[in-house]
Amino acid sequence: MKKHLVIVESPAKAKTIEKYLGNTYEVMSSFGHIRDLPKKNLSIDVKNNFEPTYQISAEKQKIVNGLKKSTKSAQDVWLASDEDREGEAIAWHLCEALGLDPKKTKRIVFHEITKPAISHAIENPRTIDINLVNAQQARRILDRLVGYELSPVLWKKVRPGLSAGRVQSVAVRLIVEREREINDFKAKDNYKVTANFVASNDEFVSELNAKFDTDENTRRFLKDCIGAKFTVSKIDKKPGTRSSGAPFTTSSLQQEAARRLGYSVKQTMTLAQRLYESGHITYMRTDSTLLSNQALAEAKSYITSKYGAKYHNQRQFKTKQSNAQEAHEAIRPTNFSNQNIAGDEGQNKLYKLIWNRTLASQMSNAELARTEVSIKISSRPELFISKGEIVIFDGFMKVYGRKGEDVILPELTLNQSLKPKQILGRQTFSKPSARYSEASLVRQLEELGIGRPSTYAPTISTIQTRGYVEKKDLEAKEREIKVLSLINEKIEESTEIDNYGADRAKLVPTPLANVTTDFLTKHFAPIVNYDFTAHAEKDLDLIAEGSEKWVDMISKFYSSFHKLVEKSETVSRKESTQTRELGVDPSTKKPVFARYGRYGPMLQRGEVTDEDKPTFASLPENTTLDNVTLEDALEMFKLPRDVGKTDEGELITSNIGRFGPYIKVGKTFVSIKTLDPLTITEKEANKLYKEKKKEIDNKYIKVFKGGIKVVNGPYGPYVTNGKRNVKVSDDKKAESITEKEAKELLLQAPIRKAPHRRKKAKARAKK
DNA sequence: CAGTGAGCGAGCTTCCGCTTGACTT
Repeated sequence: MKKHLVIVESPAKAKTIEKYLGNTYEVMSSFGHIRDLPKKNLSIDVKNNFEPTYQISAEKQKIVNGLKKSTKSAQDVWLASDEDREGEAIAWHLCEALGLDPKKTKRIVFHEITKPAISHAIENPRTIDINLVNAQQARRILDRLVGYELSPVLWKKVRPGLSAGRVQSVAVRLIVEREREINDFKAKDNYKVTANFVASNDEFVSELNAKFDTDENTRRFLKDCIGAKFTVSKIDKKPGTRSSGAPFTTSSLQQEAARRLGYSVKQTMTLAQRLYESGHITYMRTDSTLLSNQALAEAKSYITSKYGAKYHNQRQFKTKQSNAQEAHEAIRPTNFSNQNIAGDEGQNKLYKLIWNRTLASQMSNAELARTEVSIKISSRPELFISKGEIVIFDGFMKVYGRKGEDVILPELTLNQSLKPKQILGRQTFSKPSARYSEASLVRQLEELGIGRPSTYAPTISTIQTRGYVEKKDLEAKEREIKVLSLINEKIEESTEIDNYGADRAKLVPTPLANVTTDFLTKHFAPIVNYDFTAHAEKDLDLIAEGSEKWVDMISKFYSSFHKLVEKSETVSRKESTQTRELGVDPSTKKPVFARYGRYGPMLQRGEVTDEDKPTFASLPENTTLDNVTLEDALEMFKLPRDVGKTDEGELITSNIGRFGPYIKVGKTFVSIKTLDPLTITEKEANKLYKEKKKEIDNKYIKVFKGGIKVVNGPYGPYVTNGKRNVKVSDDKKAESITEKEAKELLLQAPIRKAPHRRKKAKARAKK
């Protein structure tokens, strides 16, 4: 008997759906898009109505062949890709590739993988919505035009191999601008005053409702407090509530997993993918906070039976993002009764987070009792305020959120008089905006409507691999703060060391990002504007409604965009590399420039047109192209410098290179991480050189004929012939390996494939 | 993991969004 063929996007989904549909249906998967614009060139005929040329990519050919075969033997075909722009396009591409008539082939959609949803879908087929397909084509073509016309401009004007795009260039811009904001930030200081009172043997803290701008004013306040009377002037008790957050979307899951578990967005997505494939959670790339009716009902029964009806509060959270497509449910457990799952530690932690969050979203608000006590000072108008908070009913906090650390104030009565044990006035500084983490950048992009759940993690990777952004731990800086204290009616002043600015895994822009962003914001402002995507989305909506033609939208965009591309050709290299003349070197009478070079920021002395070639030097540490001075630069031109001689009488020189400061003896380079090449002494240099020599002597455990070596590598000993590397197994002693054994090991070595080739191609490109 | 930076010109690079594995180090 011929079966009905249903095609979905995800193979994991296919398995589940097949179970629900029974054996008269065969469910197959397209593994996402099956056709796309070829990578090697633009593949858009801009002179012929932007006609795109699509191609089935090599890795999808097999899948398409399989689908074709099943199509031929099937009774009919049902296209069940996701209900969004991309899903509609996938359905249309499937028609094109499988030879189906888009006007006749059945198209079905479901937002959730539950039996009722699937039955409902099967009963209500429609045909492909070509307007929605065209909106996707417009999106695709727009992105290709921007990416493939803008990137080559950067190759010419900034550096080969760079990339620019509607999403990534804005992501980089956000990071560049945040860093500049932080650098320009001037911290303001003021004085925060706290008092420790004692009542019925309990000590509690109170904070003054005013801050002082100077230490003098703080001192005056403390002085006024000597001999003053402190009385409770107001006790305000009121109830409060706290409510749970919405179930997870991709973006909120990435943020919470980073905050609570310390995962990178990539780690989170890999773990979630495993959980999805093993059937523990629903789809992990979603922008919706909605739960299926089935999930709502299951949560209800689980919560009522486990915690009692009082804890249940059924709720559906509206998705806030305006561009959300809501093709899927929120990320939730597929079965609430699974509190734990079989899987590694990472999967378990992430699962638990999802389980807790989903359940909490269906639980009651927490109820709190809040108390605010005001304490009057007889000699001053300000008030000391103490706040207490007690959890009366924990509600959702039973499973999610901080376990409400109660702040309990002692029993106080109106007009009660209090004695301060101590009053402190502490200098505090205002803080600049925080640097972006991976997750907070995703949140910002989502807020701007830029990027999709499936691209957040790859975008974060791209901007790092292109060298625009680095993930860094930032060390704390120290500053002195003043502390004024009033104890036993005596005022004392002291200083404390305040460690500030320490931060983990934050995104920091490189000089390349600064140069590129400045270039793009100056010459391609419309593309890197924060609302470019939002405007484009409005047009895409019009196309999807059928009230605008996609070719009109693209053609309108392209005519203005392409003009910018043409105009950018006239931008001088001097401008695009941000060349700045620092002054003239008094000894050579040549001009000194700071600019962005082939390998990063650099200094140049003399012009290219000079008879003798210009000389180059690195930027001194802790300076940038914007703030480096002529004096700084002249110091750098003292390099390379003769440091002295080794014990064997060889010359030692010092310099700064691509990988930082180094000393050089013959052909041996030694990094000097903390020392300054301008001041390093002969003695220091010799010590480092000897250590390096020892390391080199230890590197080769054995050297055989024909270039075969046993090498002490960073991951343990390995055998190499220069082409292939084989790890020496742990049970073997590297020192005892014979030439014969080494040869045998090399024969077993795997041939390095694609990633290796790619690396080589990159290396070639650099040259 | 190697110590540059001009300019010449070969041939290369590049986008965003859907999906999974197969790569290593």
